[in-house]
Amino acid sequence: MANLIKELKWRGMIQDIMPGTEEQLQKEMTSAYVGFDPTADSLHIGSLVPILLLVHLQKAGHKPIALVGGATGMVGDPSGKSEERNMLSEDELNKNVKGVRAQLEQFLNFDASLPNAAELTNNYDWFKSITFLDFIREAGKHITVNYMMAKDSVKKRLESENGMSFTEFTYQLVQGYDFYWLYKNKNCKLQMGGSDQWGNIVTGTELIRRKTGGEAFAFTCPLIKKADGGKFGKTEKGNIWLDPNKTTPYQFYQFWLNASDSDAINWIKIFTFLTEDVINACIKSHEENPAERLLQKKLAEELTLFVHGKDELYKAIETTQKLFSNTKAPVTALTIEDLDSIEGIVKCNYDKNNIIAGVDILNFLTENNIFESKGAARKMLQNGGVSINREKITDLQLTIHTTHLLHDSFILVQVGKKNYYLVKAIS
RNA sequence: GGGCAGUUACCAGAGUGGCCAAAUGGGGCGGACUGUAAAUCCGCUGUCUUUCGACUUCGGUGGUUCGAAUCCACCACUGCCCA
Repeated sequence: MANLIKELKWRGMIQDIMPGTEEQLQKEMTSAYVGFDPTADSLHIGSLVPILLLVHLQKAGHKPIALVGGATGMVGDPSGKSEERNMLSEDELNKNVKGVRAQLEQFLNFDASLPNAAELTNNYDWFKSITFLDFIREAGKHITVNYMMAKDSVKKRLESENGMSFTEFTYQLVQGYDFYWLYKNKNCKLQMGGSDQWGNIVTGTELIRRKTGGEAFAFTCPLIKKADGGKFGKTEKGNIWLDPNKTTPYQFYQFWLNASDSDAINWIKIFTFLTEDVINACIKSHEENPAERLLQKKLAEELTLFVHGKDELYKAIETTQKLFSNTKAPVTALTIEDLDSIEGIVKCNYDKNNIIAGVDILNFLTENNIFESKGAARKMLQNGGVSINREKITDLQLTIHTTHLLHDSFILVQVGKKNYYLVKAIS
């Protein structure tokens, strides 16, 4: 049996680990679970690490269980939150559970003929029938409030201005009960998760110990941070989602391609399945010629492939090449096929008659929803942030007319360096 | 139940009758430099607007005033202390 812990350690994917975990994993095929919060109808790249933990686990011959928190989602995890969370409606929650489930299914092998086939569960299934009294007698009795209050997530909130509701306070107990339930019913002996989950996870192992006398294990992975301290997975447009309808494969690919050098060195280990030798070679060659951005490209390729598949990866690379490979070349180098087949960037249709008649730049930009208002468009133009067909526009009076059309039908608009819009003139 | 302190823009935090759309820092966005990097430097950052300007904002509601983030009253919430 492959040594999972050793593998994860060199990748920098282990933050906390309970004693005995490695021995347990070496001893026998072990079932392990990770919980996913249905806070949205898609997972985002923040969830990628826990997903990868499950994938690594399965590769090492163990049995992964992905748990969707239909019940815990109704409570709200206080970990890492400075304020009470808004409760989601049940409708929303159901929709989210469905979306998250579907995504998880694509990353793990559910082939029932495998001894370590992956499994998908929803903790709502067992929580729905437990009454409040049952719960406080069965779970609550075994854990002291003192113990619960000592957790960082709780302590911080008790010290904060906003306080904490009883609901969120009980969260760790609810999650702990999940682990106990899986331990008892599915022989699940290991829980994994982000390091912010450590407190909740330990409550689970404690509950298992007190209720059954049995031993359960756990480890967590570090939360991903950027080297500059910024939030991981956020861009000006918000979260990077796994759902291609929310974040196009091109945007997804671009996100990784834009990783800084120091981030790329860490991330390549965490987010790809490349072997240690290959990665070391890549890092070495990257350091010799960082401008080549070999690591970023590898990262982007491996991940886009993993999440969106081969076809979408190729399209993303193609679009990237069209837009960035020779930014100094005149746009006319782009053929009509090139323009027509660009995928993943924002496209808009615009009435060709307006262009024939001539339209001033401010109206053009706002009518295509590239900017919300003329004021915003003007500011950006004054800052030199807008290019049309790769030419920087500084003239606020500029009129767009047919001479701006590429191949008689397209206008390529850039806001900043990286935000492309393709306007198609429709008659 | 009693006493005290507080609530300002995305966040932190100044401002305590007109010079306040509100200092400063962070964050975000844009520019220069580069490698679609980092660091650095510069600009923008309430909304709308061609400049002028107009409009909405400082927990809520009323009031005082020519004029209120700023003063008063009540309400809500939060923190600290005493019961």
